[in-house]
Amino acid sequence: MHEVIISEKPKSAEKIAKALSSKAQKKKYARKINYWEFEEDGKKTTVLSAVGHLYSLTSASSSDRLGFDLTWVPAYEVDKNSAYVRDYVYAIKKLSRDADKFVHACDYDIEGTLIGYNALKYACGNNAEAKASRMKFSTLTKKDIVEAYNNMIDIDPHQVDSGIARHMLDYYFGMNISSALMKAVLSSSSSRISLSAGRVQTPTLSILVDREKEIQAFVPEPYWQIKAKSDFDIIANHVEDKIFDEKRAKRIFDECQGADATVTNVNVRETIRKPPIPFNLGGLQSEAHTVFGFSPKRTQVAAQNLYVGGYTSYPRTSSQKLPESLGFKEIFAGLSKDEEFKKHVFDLPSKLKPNEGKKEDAAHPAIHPTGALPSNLSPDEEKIYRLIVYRFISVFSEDSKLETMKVNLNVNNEKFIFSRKRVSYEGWLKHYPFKKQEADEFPPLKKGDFLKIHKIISEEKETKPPARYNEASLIKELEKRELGTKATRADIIAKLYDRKYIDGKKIEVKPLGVHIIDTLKQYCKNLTSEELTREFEKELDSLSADKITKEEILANGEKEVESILKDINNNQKEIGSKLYESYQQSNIVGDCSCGGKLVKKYSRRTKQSFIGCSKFPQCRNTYSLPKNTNILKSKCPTCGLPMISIKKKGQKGREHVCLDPNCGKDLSKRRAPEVVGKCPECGKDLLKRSGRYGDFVGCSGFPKCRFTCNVKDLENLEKEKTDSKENKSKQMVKVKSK
DNA sequence: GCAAGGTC
Repeated sequence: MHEVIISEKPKSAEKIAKALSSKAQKKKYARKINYWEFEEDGKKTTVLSAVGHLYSLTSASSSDRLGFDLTWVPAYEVDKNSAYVRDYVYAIKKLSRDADKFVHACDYDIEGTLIGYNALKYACGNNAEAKASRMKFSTLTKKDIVEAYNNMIDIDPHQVDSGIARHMLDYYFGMNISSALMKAVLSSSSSRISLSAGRVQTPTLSILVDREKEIQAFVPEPYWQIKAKSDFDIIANHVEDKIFDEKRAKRIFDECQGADATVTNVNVRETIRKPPIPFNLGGLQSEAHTVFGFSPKRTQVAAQNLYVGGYTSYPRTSSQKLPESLGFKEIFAGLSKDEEFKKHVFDLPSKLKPNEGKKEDAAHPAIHPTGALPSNLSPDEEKIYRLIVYRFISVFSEDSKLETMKVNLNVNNEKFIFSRKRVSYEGWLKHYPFKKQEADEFPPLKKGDFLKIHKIISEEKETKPPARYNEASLIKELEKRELGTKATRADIIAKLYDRKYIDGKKIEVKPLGVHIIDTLKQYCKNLTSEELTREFEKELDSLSADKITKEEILANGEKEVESILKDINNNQKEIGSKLYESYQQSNIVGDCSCGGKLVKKYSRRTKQSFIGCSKFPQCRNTYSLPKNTNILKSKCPTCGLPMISIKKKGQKGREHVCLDPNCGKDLSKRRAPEVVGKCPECGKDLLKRSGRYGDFVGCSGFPKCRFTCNVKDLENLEKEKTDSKENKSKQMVKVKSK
């Protein structure tokens, strides 16, 4: 008897094996893939692991329904980033060959069910998915695992179908509409640009576009703030704070001139600041963004590496809870082997009780150190590790106390106020070096005191538009709207940057991003809001309730997408040209001498970016952009072209130069080229110019008139004027411009 | 090449 248990990831395989038998032995397939094995009462049990989804959807190419006829293939066949999946698939194939019982032990949710189902169906084969039993657990504790093993159920076919339908629908909408948009651009401009749309990325972009439009529509309103300066560095604000009535502001300002203040009230109170709560992935990403300026993606990569190294726990969790079963004492004992951590651990209360947050996660606790001390971390990993450790320590420590002083002043019957803050008891702040501590000085004031006013200031300000999102605040917004998942949100945002829809740390939407949303709002409004996600959820719920079948859902989806595609294709040229125009707009770096715009372009042939003119092919003006070049916002004082920042070989730092490498080199010739005759083709002035291969004669009507000749030929040309007209063209030399 | 979802 041989039983094969399949788990979702290697870490769960280990926990399951150890929970089921103390004899479980760690083994290796192909010297790298871990699995566990034990034998009891003549029954051999092998615990194998997937690594998330092993199979991926792809279009069955033989079909004429290209974007709808989909099949599951091993992920590594269609995605080179999934190469690591191969060995896991092979291990499952090989080690389950002689199995006569299969157990599906992936996470108990829709994706987990599908991961295990596909592994059984395609890697184990022989209808293993039909024969398998299902373990249902919510945590990977020994108790839960044993209980799930002793009470196995059948695989829920609704869960499987929901999973398959979700994958297929996302493919239908995402892949087909993305490719329709790219085709539209190709048809109108013969340019290939990467465009995409999807159930999650498009609503995300739409949130940013809405904010962008709010900001652009914002009309700032002037207001005044009146302030009084006094001893002890006091700057007190008039109680009305923002005064929108200019006359009123002026009156207060005038009335306070020359007057001094009396202290009408002093209020000092102490408030308690509870320790912070443990990190879940979103919390860690947000804090690393504030403290280090890391993008969520960068934080996620570092946290994943720390997890794989065994130094911190599983990062893709939404939990803000730390169950006692983690063994706090052991973790702290481990951390104490580090001298620096030891000082902080030593200071903790003897009773270890974490300050937890509200959010839970069925599969994992909050992010915490394991107690194993790392070595050879990258700088990013080191920072994230320390952040996790100090957060973990401070979660267990004492409250801190903050003292606030509020002082009211009377200046000629106008009321002013100021406040000061200082930490009066450090508590957990002592163990969390990433938070700035307030340390204002409290001036020695009491009610009735007299205060000399040195100066009254009236500051004119403007109301500000709503703030732009940054990556961390956008992730929070996505969490709130339940768009994407904790594992994918950072990737989704990175994708929007990749497509050049958005830009900057304070996220700005580029014209292309705005236009994608405008276009999609017109042709498939559902895709631009959370609507589609909600629609999917509803349908998948009905599927579970047996009110609709998977086939019906897919047929509906196909019909909807087909109709969208038809609309897009009917307006292909218009959609394409508008998108391409906005794409170019996003890449404008300056003005071309021909009246067109200079645009950043990419050459597929040389695999390099360069600057070209938007009026290509009429204007063939180009500038090269060596690798590692940044285009700056400033303009060259000599010629007005954009400045660029380049890195010179063997030199430290960067140099700011004009985009035109010849700029300023020969100013006299550049500014006032010598007129040497009249153009025989259009009659305009002929100018003596200097080019890459020496001097030549060109028409001042360039680029409309492309007449050029050698300086020598100019003499012949003059002579020829008197000659017969028929011979003219023979003696001229046309030089093809580059 | 285009999605979103798992995961090393």
